Amino acid sequence: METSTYHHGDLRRAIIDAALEAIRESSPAAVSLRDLARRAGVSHAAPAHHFGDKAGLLTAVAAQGFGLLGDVLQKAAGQPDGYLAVGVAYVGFAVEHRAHFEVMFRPELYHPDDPELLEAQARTSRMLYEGAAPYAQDGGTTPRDAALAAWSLVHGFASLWLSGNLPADLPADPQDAARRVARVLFPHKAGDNA
Amino acid sequence: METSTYHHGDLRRAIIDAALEAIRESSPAAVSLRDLARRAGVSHAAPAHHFGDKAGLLTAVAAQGFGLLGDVLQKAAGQPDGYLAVGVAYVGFAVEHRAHFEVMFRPELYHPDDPELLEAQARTSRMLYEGAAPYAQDGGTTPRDAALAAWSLVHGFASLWLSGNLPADLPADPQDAARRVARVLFPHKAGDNA
DNA sequence: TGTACATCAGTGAACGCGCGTTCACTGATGTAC
DNA sequence: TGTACATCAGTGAACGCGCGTTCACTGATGTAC
Repeated sequence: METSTYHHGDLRRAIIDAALEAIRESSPAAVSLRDLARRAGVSHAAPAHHFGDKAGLLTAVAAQGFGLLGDVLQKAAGQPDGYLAVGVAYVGFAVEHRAHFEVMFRPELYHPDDPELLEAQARTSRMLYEGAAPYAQDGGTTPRDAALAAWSLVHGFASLWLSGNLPADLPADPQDAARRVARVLFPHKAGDNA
Repeated sequence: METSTYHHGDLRRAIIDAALEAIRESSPAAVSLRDLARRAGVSHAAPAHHFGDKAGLLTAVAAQGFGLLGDVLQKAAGQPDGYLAVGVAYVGFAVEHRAHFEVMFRPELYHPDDPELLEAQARTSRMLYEGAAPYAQDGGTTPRDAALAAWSLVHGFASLWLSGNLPADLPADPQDAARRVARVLFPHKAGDNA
């Protein structure tokens, strides 16, 4: 498997992957650089070579995460169901990429001024705000209120799902469960009626 | 201030308070029993006397938190604005009792089968489910869908607010901001129109 | 009012552990000539 | 095709630190008589 070269070749990626695995097993706060080195099969001081410190590593994780989330939302926005699909996709991302998700929304864990990170974040925000306008008409709420409501709802649902605080008898697929719940906020425009 | 008695008198409470302070300063995961002992002015082994270990301590924090949240929601439910007030109060609780909130929804940090905790949790859940029914009529959503949507929305809003991920130009008072956003889900029944 | 004793809250020394960081190093790779 | 050299990724020994846990202890409190 591991040809015994001195240089690893792709250590940066290997350490990020090890970090994602470690976060899945416990939590971002519990990750140690020494442990990641062990998982990646390198000496304990190697990770600092690439990331400086833990915050640097988690910055890379967060940036990767926002990039992925942007991709996922963009793909969803192209679907017929539009904005509802974006919300559902948000939940899907959180569940499928739990480790990323758990880092992304804890800025105290990373360097929030990293340029690559900021760009990925901005793209994600744009996706969330763009589709909301049509839902804002009734009762004097602005498009931004609608976007924040949608974001809050899917973010909260994802958080509660991940932490195991939702009832056990929901649909097994979190995206199905999220769709039901998101429809309370955005009642269907087309057909279906239950 | 501290009369130099050998027995502290109220060390249990003092340690919980120290824990809340420490959590506010960093995060639940970063709390150490030795640090709490230092803050409370007792020897490093004293906290274990009362809580066994860190999970035991955080169980007490979570139970206290769910108790407080139950009180807050119950008070809000009695107000004219009903369920909307409950949602807004949820956000108010999260912001005012950030330390509790950050522990309560991370069951991996504590003993989730603690009886006192379970009771306080159940009471809180009841408050969230009770007022939702009237909002569930249109479009084939159940009362439970409505309750989950409301819970998700206010939980997500609170989480995003606490983590500093919301735009900076929202109303300074989180409850005012939350009310605007929650109204997208539950359009007014009475007067007001902007 | 006084003594004896049980209880238990809190002490403090000791341990082993995993951590981050430093630093002189070594080995692989690529480029210049 | 061959040699010299710069670069830099990764090594490994060493350090000091804060942690949780153990354990024999000490001092305060309350109750029995």
